[in-house]
Amino acid sequence: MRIEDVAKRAGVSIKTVSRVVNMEPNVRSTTRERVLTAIAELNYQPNSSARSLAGNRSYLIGLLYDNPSANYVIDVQGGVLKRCRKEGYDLLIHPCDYRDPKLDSDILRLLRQTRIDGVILTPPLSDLPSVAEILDKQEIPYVRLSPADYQHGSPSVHTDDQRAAMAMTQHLLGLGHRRIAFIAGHPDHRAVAQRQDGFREAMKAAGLRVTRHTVAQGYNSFESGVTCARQLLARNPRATAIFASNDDMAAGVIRVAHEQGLSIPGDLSVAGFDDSPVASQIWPALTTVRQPVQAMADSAAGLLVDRLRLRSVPVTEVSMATELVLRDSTGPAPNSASQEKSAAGRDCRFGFADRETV
Amino acid sequence: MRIEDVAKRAGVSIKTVSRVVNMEPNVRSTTRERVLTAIAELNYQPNSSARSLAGNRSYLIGLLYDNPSANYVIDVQGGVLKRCRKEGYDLLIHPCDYRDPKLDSDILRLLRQTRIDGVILTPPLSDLPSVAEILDKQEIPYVRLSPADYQHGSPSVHTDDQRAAMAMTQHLLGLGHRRIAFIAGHPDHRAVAQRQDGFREAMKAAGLRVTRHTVAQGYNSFESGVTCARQLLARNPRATAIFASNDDMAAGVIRVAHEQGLSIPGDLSVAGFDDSPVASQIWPALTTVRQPVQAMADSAAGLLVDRLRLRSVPVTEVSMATELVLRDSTGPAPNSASQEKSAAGRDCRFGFADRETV
DNA sequence: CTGAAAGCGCTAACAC
DNA sequence: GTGTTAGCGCTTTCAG
Repeated sequence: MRIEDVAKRAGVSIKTVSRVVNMEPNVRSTTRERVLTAIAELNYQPNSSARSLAGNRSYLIGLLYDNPSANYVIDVQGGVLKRCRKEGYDLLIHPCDYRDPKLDSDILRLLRQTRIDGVILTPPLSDLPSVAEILDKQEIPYVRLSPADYQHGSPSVHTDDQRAAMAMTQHLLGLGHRRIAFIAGHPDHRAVAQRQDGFREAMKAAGLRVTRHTVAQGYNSFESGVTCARQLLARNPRATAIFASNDDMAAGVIRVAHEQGLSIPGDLSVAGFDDSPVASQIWPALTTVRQPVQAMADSAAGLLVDRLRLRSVPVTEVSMATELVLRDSTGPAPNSASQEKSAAGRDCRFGFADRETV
Repeated sequence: MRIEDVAKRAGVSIKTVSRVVNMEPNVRSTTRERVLTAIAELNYQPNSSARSLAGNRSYLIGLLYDNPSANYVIDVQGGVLKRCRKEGYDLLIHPCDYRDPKLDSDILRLLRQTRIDGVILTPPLSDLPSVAEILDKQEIPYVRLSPADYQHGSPSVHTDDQRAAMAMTQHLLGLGHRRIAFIAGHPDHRAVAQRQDGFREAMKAAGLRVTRHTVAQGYNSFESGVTCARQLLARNPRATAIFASNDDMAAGVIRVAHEQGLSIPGDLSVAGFDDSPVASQIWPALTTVRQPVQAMADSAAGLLVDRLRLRSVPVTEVSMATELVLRDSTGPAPNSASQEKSAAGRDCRFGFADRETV
C-alpha cells in the first residue's frame, strides 16, 4: 500500500496525496475529499522510514530522564505519549545518568543515531546547562519539565513548588504547630530544593526562626528520610511536625516514628510532597501536595510539537496548579488549642496557585 | 556524513562499508580494519531512516503493556533498554488497555505505522490469544514475559510463581501457622493467579484444608487488599497469617491490621509477593518474594533480537529463579512453639528454583 | 492549485 | 572478496 496506489485511486498525482497527508495548503477541498476517501478505502498508512528519509525528520520525540521515582517517570511517559499519539509522533525513551561524565557524548550519540526531532527534559536534566548547550548547538528543539529557572529562555512547564510548600507550612501552622522541622530535597533536583524556600518563607512570616537544628538535608530517598528523621527526632525539644520535601522521605519519617513508638498525628504530624501511591498506602495516610504530572507532560509535548511544526513560535512558560491533599498524618499540635479544625474525613483537597503565563 | 564519504576515505566501495557496518561476512580483515578506521575518523553513523527504507526493517522493538504497577513497568523497560542498546535497537513503548474492544486494531495500527521489527508482551497481554494471533498473522516475532502457559509455542521468559508461592507458604507453616488465609491475584493476570495453586499445594501437603473462607479474591490493587483483609479478618477463628498474591494487596492487609489494632507479626503475620519498593517502606517491612524482573526483560529482549537476526532459531523458554525475602512482617504463630526460628535480622534471602530450559 | 522529475542514504541482487 | 546497479516510498523543487 503505497502513495502511488492512493494517487491512482483518487485520480491525482502522488504529490497531491502527499499534500493531503501532510495537511499542507493549496489543495482544493473537493480534491482533498477524494484523496481522503481513497486513503480510507485502502487503509493507507505512509511509510515512516521513507517520510523520514525524504523529509529529513523522524517524527520521533525523545524523553530524557534520570529519575529514581518510577511513578514520576510513568506519569511523564503517559502524558507525553497521550500527546504524541494525537499529533502523530512516536516516543523514544532514554533513561540516563546525570552524573556520568560521558552524559554529553551519550546524548550526542542518541541524537545522531536516531535523528530525534525534539526532546523533553525532566529534572534533574532540565537544570543541566551542558545538556541545554548540546541541544542548542545541534539545533534540536526541547522543552523542560519543572526547571528551577524557568526564565532561562527555553519553553518549559512547571508548578510553583515554593508556593505549594508555603501553603503546606501554613496548614501546619494553622494546626497550632510551632516547632516544625523540615527535610530538604536533593540539591541537584533544584525544583525539589526550592520547596525549602517556601517553608522558610512561611515560617518567617509567622515570626518563627528556622535553625540548622530544624532542617535536615535529605536526598529524596526513603532511606535518607529515615536518616533525617532519626536526626531530627533526637533534638530537644522535639518537633511536633515534620515536613519532608517528598513522600518517600515522609514515609521514612513515619517508619522511624513507628519504631520510636510515637503516635501519628498525636505526637507528631508528618507531611510529604508529590502524592505518590505510597502516600495513600502507608499508615497513617499521608498529607501531601499533588502535582498534575501527567497534564504537565502532555502540555510539554504539546509545546514541543508546536515548535517542530512552526519553527518560530514564541517561547512559552506554562505554570500549573498544585493542590493540598489532607489525609491522616497531620493533626492539631499536642497541647495546643488548634486554630484550624482537622479536615472532616480524609482526602480533602484544596486547589491553589492557578495561573498560566504565556 | 554518508556511507559514500567513508567509502572514499577507506578506498573501497559503499557496499563494502555496508558489509562492515552490518557485520556481514566476506570482507578481508585488513579491508575491514581500514573501513573501521575511516568510520571512527569521520565519526560516521548510518542514517537509520535510509537503512530502514532500503532494508525493510526498522531496528525498533515494541514493548506492549497494560500494567498498573509503575515499578514493574519501569523495571521491564530498564531491562529491555539495556539489551536494546547493546544490540543497536531502539525501543518504542506502547501502553494499552487490554479490555478495550479496539485493542486489536490499535495494535494493528501500531504495527503498520511504525514498522516495528518485533514485540515484547507483558502480562496480562502475554496471555491474550487474540494478540498472539495478530502478531502471528503479521509475521512479527514476539517474546512473552511471564505467560501462564509457557509451552504455547512462542519464546518466553518466566519465573515459577507456583513454586515460589509454595515456598512462602512452607515458610509460614514452618513458623507454626496453621490458619493461613490467602488473597488471590487478578484472574486476568494468569501468572499471578497461579500463585494460588502453589499456596494450595503446600497447604495440602501439610494436611491442611483450604476453604472458601480462607481465600479471598483480590484484584492486585491496594484497595482490593484492604477489602479482602476486612473480609478475612472478620472470620472466626481468625487467621494467624495472611499471604497476599502481591505486595500492594499485602500493604492493604497491613493497613487494616493497623486500623484494627492488631500487632504485626505478634497477632498476624503478613506475606506479599514481588518485593516492590512499598514492601521495604511500609511498617513493618514486608516478607515477600523477589522476581528478577529486569533480568527477565533483558533476557526476553535478547531472545527477540536473536530471532530477528537469524529467522529460524529454536523456540526457547527461559525460566528464572525467585528468592524469598524475609523481613519483619512474619513471625512465629501466636501460642505455638515455632519450629523454625525467625530470621536473624531483616532482609534475609533464600534463592531457589534455579534452572533454565532451552 | 497541481504535477513531473530528482533525489534522500542505504541495502539487495547480482555481476565480476 | 568486492563492486555495480537498481530500487525502497516518500518529500522537495520547480515548472506549469
